[in-house]
Formats: sequence, structure tokens, C-alpha cells
Amino acid sequence: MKEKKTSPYHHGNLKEALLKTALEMIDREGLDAITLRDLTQRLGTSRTAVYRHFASKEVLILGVIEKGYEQLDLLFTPIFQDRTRSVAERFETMGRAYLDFAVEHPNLYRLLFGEKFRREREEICDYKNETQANGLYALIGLLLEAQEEGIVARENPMVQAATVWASIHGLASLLIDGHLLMSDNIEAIYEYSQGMLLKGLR
Amino acid sequence: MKEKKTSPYHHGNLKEALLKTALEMIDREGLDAITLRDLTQRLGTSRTAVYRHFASKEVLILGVIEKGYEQLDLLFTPIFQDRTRSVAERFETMGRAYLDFAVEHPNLYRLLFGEKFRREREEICDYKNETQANGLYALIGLLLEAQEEGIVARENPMVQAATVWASIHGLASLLIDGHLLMSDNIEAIYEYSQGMLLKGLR
DNA sequence: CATATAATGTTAGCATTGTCAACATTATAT
DNA sequence: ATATAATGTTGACAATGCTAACATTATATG
Repeated sequence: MKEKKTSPYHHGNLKEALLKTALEMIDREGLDAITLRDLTQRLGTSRTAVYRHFASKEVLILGVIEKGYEQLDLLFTPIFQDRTRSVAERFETMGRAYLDFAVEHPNLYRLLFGEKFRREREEICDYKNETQANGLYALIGLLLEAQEEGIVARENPMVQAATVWASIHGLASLLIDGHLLMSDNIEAIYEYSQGMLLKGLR
Repeated sequence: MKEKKTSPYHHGNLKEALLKTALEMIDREGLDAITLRDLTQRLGTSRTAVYRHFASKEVLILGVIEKGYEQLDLLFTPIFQDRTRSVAERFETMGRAYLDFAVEHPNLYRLLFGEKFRREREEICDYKNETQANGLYALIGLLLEAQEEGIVARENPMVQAATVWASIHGLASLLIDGHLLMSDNIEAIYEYSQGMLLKGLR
């Protein structure tokens, strides 16, 4: 399929390759560690080839962010929408999947849910963080279902969703940023959190 | 008091001035925005004067972090220890003060509770994040008091503290990092969070 | 098919920034 | 009083993002 000639002048699919490799590098080494020179060298092109596809390093990163959200979407949507499982089950599974993702991909998690390029995400790309919004809406949907079942109080689901998300995001952040020193208790903390959330939402 | 001569060769108190100004700059413009050249220029010294007091930029930042924790301590300790107020009141006031600090000093908040230099904080300085630990211990103490009063279940207070901290940290982070778009609802979200926490802890 | 034009890639070089080495000036101690 | 330590300065280097000018390949249009 792919011609493996000794580096042809035109890469063929450099844009996608840049996004893919950049995402991998960020995932592995963190946002601050990646360098355009390093990135391009791994792809066998010259350092400025990036600029034929992205206006700047920042714009490239914005592409990576978009790609990251898409991957998250692929991961989470099935869990949310698995109607074969009870609301409580989906809630539990979802929380665990979210935490697992953060722990397994801390650098990527920070990129997606951190502060960097916040303004630019909405200015340059106008996809308005669709996926992230999707995630919130999915959570709101789940909470509405839970309200139907009577296991969650009938209050503003947006406020509830924000509260739930904040709880889990806080736990994920403290964990991957090394602020919870009693790491062996993670499981206990997570279970307590879940229980407290369910109890508090009732 | 201070001699305002036309820049004497020796600054007199450069180390403290560096820490103070660096903290102000980080608070205002964020960690990534500060530059040793910029910093030293504002203090009227040459760019490399820093290295007579700090081994590197990173070590300087570690000093700023320490200073930041001290300031936080000064701000929070009185609230925790104000025995004239009920446990519930202190809990409420504390949460609000914490959130206020994050919103008013987002860059500083990210520096103190973010990921950067995590390892180095414990390797180089050996103060072991005393203040942060102090904060957690103070919260644990408050929870123990609350357990005495019967408004919080008698379970592992460390786990409870981590859960509470995660909730509020998550809310603060999502807020200052721009992930909660319905910014007008912040107050509602915060109040709901507090209520949910108290209910869930019971 | 031929060739003009767009797309894509390369090399050279600049500005910024952290850092080091060598040197200069001031404070402190003996 | 002067040797030594403390503190500050200048010059330079390497890494990095980026621009300009040029080179090569693909695509389209006659």
C-alpha cells in the first residue's frame, strides 16, 4: 500500500502523520517536552515542513487536541449509551473509565482538560469542543434517566452534571499531578467518592 | 529606609526581590510567560544575576512555590482554627475562600496545585509541601470535629478529606481553566456542590 | 501531451531564552 | 589594610519557533 522508498520528496500524508506522532509524543512525554525539530526528525522531514500544514506549533497542538477529543468520544460514548446496563452501572463504569483514562494518559488528559489554548480552541477552530460538550450532554442525559428512576433528585441536571464532573475531574487531577500521596488508598478514595456522589445526588 | 541611589552595584536584597517579583509576575501572567531576562530587567539587574541566588530558573520557581504555600497558609489557617464558629460554618467558609483564591489567582493556583516540578519539590527542597499537608491535616481535623458532632459519618477521615478536596479542586480547576461555560451558574453549582458534599458525607 | 500553477518540502538564518565562563565590584573578616 | 567571599556584569552558546527564499513534485488546463 504505502511506498517505502528511501524518503521521497513528498511524504504523502504528512499532515495526518504529524498529528498522530505529535499526539503520541505528547501522550508519552508531555506537552512541554515536544519540539517541532524532534517531531519532524522522527518523521524524516525537515524541521519547517510543519508549516505547509499548520500555521504554527500552536495550531498543530490544537489539531492534536481535536484528535484527542475524538478518541475520548470513541471511548466513552458506548459506555454512556449501553442501554443494556442500568443507570447506576453506567454511572459507575463511566467514572471508572474516566479515571482510568486520566491515569493511563496523564499528559493527554492535562492537554484536553487543562488550561492551555483555551481561548484559541474556540477562536481558531470553531468546533467549540463538540466532544467535550458531548460528554457533558451525555452525562446530563444519564442524570435525567437517573431522575426518572428516582435515584437522583429532580433538580437542575446541568448543575448536577457540573458537580459530578468536578468531583471526578478533581480526583483525576490530584492523582495524576501527584497531590494525593496515599496512593495505595486510591481505590478506597474512588469508591468513597462514588458512594458519596450517589448519596449526595439523591 | 531603602536607599534609592541610581542602582548601586549590589542590590541589597535581590533574592527576596526576585522571589517577590517572580510570584507577582506568575500570578499576573502565568508561569509560561515569565522570563529571567524580563524578571531581572524589572529589578534593574543584569540577566544572570539570578544565578548568584538560585541554581536555575526551576529552583527559583520552587522558591516561588514555597512562598505561595506560605501565603495560602496565612490565608486559610485562621478560617480552619476559628473555634468561635460552628464546624458547618467553617466548612462553608473554607470552601468559599478556597474557590475565591483559585478564581482570583488562577495562575498561582495552577502553580501550587498543578503538575509542574512535582518531583523536584520533594527532591530539592525537603520541606515536603508542609503547607499543603497542613491544609489536608486541617481539613481532616475539621472532619473529625464534624464526626464528633454527628454531621459526618465516622469513616476514614483521610479518605473523606481527599474526597472533599477533590470535589472543590475539581470545581476550581474546571472554572479557572474555562471548562464550565455556564459561568453565570457558578454560584448555583458551588452551592449544590456544598450541599451534596454535606449530604454525602453524612 | 505539455506546461503553468499550486502544493509540498528544504536550507539559511534570525530572535528569544536559559545557561555558563570569565571578569568586575563590593562586602566581610582576619 | 587587605585577602577572601559575596554579589553583579558582559559575552557567548545551544536550543527552539519561525520566516524568507528556493527546490521539487503534483495537478490542472490548453
